Amino acid sequence: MTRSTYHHGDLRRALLTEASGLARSGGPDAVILREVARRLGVSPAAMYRHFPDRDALLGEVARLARRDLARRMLDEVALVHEADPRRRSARQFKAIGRGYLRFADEEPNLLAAAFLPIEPPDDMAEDPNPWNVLATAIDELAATGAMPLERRVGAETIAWSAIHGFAILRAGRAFDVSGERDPDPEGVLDAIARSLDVEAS
Amino acid sequence: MTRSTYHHGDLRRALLTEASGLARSGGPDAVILREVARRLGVSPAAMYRHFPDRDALLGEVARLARRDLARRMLDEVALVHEADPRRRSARQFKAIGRGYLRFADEEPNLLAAAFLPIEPPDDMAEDPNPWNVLATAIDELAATGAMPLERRVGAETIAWSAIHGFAILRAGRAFDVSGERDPDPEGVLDAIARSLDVEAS
DNA sequence: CGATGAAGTGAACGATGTCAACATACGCCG
DNA sequence: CGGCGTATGTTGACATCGTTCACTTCATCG
Repeated sequence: MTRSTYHHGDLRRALLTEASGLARSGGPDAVILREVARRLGVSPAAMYRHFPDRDALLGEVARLARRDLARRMLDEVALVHEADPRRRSARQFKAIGRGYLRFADEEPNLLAAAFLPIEPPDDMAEDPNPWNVLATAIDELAATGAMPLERRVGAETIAWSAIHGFAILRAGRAFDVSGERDPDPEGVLDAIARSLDVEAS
Repeated sequence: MTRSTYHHGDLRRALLTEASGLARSGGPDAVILREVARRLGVSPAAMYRHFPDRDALLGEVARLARRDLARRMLDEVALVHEADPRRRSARQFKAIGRGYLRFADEEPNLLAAAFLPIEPPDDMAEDPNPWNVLATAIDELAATGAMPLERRVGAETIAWSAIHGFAILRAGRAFDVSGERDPDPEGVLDAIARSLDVEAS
């Protein structure tokens, strides 16, 4: 990497990668600037040539995490095989939720990093973007008639809130001792579909 | 307070109050031990006679915040006047959600502090406890027949996830630039009721 | 070339959480 | 009432962190 050249070559990307690694294994608070620099064999101050401050770095980490989440959702969608358009759109919709929950299970710390209240994702132009993935699926639901049109407005908000809340609370072990037995993810997905009057698939 | 007596008298409570104040105005990260001590005119190390470390203090702050949240929910429930039991239970159920969202609007930082993934709320014996408040309301829904019995299992999880997710995302301004117009809280409450097949009120 | 600016360094500053050794005063027991 | 143990605070220190500033290094291009 740094092969004894004074300049690093592609430090910005390296910083981002290393920071994401730390976030992945220890959550946002584990993103220690000095640790990132240490691992790259670079001085702590070097980072300031590429990011204004720590929050900016965290913001980029969040962006990457959101991209990964969106990809995970799309992975799950790709598994759906179904000829009938209505049923397909309904099953894809639930697949999206499933992908979200899988991601939350596999990378709880990244999920936490993805939605830090640091910077609202002002530009939604990230590669695959969770919101857009969901919106597209819902459009499809409406188009195929699997969901009544009068449910279309605000549908993303409702679906997103429910999945996100479940994923976050679950990652925070909030259900562990809430007196409730281990909640069933598929049941939650069904409930979300029901809340939008999506026909059973 | 500190009336020039070497001993403080009730430092533990004072620490907690001050820490909650900081959390209220700046979120969990704003709870700086040295700042708390400073405001109480006490040495930074004094706190360690009452809490093992910062996380323990934050844990107590979270507990208090959850208690406040539960109270806010109950406040809203108290506003419901309705003779017919079925309709009443349904309206109370929605009132709980409304209270949750109002709390999120009024005290977004406390909400963030309330559900830190620091310590699972191991004992649910907090005074009024959000989970129990919700569970009670759902019991009532089932008892009055406003909700079909086959929806009873996991109902708290579903309702909680949806409200919490909405509140958190909204507090984090996640909806601001998501391409969606400002989401309507009542619409979300309706959707949650629908997801549990709660009859219209 | 030779200079100009981008990229990285080194040493410092102030702030933070935490700890060990010490000081004080409350309350209990004789 | 008098002494004493112990709960409670204090002092001063440490390691670490984010950030800044003055300084070097190096690649590029006129």
